[in-house]
Amino acid sequence: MTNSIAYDDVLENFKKLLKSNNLKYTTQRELILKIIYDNDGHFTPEDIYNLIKESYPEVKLGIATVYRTLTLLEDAEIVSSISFGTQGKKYEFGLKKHHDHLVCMKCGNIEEFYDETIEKRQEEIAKKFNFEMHNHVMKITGICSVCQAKR
Amino acid sequence: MTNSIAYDDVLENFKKLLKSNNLKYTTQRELILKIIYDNDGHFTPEDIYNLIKESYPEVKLGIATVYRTLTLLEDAEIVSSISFGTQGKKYEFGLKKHHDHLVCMKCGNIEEFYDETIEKRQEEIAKKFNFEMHNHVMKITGICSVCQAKR
DNA sequence: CTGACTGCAAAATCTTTGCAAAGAC
DNA sequence: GTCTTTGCAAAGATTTTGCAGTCAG
Repeated sequence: MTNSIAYDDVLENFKKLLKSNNLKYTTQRELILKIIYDNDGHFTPEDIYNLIKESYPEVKLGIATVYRTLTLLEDAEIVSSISFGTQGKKYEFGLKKHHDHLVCMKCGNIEEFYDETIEKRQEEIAKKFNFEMHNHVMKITGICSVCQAKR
Repeated sequence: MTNSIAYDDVLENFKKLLKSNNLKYTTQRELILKIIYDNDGHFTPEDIYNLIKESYPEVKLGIATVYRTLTLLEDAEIVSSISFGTQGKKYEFGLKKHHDHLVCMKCGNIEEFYDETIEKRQEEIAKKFNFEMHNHVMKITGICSVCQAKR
């Protein structure tokens, strides 16, 4: 699933958001956003930390800042996360079209899909329960085609 | 959602499972299963630990045993879990009819639902991706009707 | 008896926090 | 300059592990 929004727009948006909340625009915050955008995938906070250390070794960065920034970005709905129990969370760029996940138990790879029927039903169900839906995640776990072939 | 399977059957099954894996039937293991069955809800390992301490103060029990047993029960698909990121997991009795969850962000309460349309679509999607589906979870987060009324 | 199970406490993970120094505006 | 942010290390929270004693079969 490719990002249809240009990075410049995302960045502009983020800067505005920071300004309007009296927050500062810093190199670290920009890089964290950029790495998630550029690599279009699903990353743990540590993944993101390592990617930045690797791609921008000149920048000072602590893991705490990654966590702090991810929280910030998630609150702003610029990134979204998917949870793996004790094994933490993975983050992805959140401004693409809503979608759900197929998670491989073997290789950990994540495929994305979007299904109109499911989306519609979710809304109907929430309505039926008089539940104010803010978000929804669907995760199918199993063995991906690649890992099946390996057996 | 009420348990349609009698506890005796569940226990019988569990005992067989233990035997066939060369594992021992212990008071702690039985109680953990029983508490989850009896209370029909969603519990953290600590909840379960406390419930047992309260209901059966005479039994010796450590939190580690609760974790170990829950892993055991989950592997055996007798209980299933739903993940809450950093805030850990909640476990529920897993031998009821498959269902999905509506999770309230305010009060943490969980409602269950089952939708045939969604179940069917999930299978179709897995098939389309040539993905061997082992499990699937769907979680709708938002504000439940009770909490909406409070505002 | 023998090997599995248990509680305890220590270790391991992942995440958050306190604080002094650095940086944005 | 002022106030926020940062990195670091320490603290937290949750879960796992090592081990000696205990218990089931």
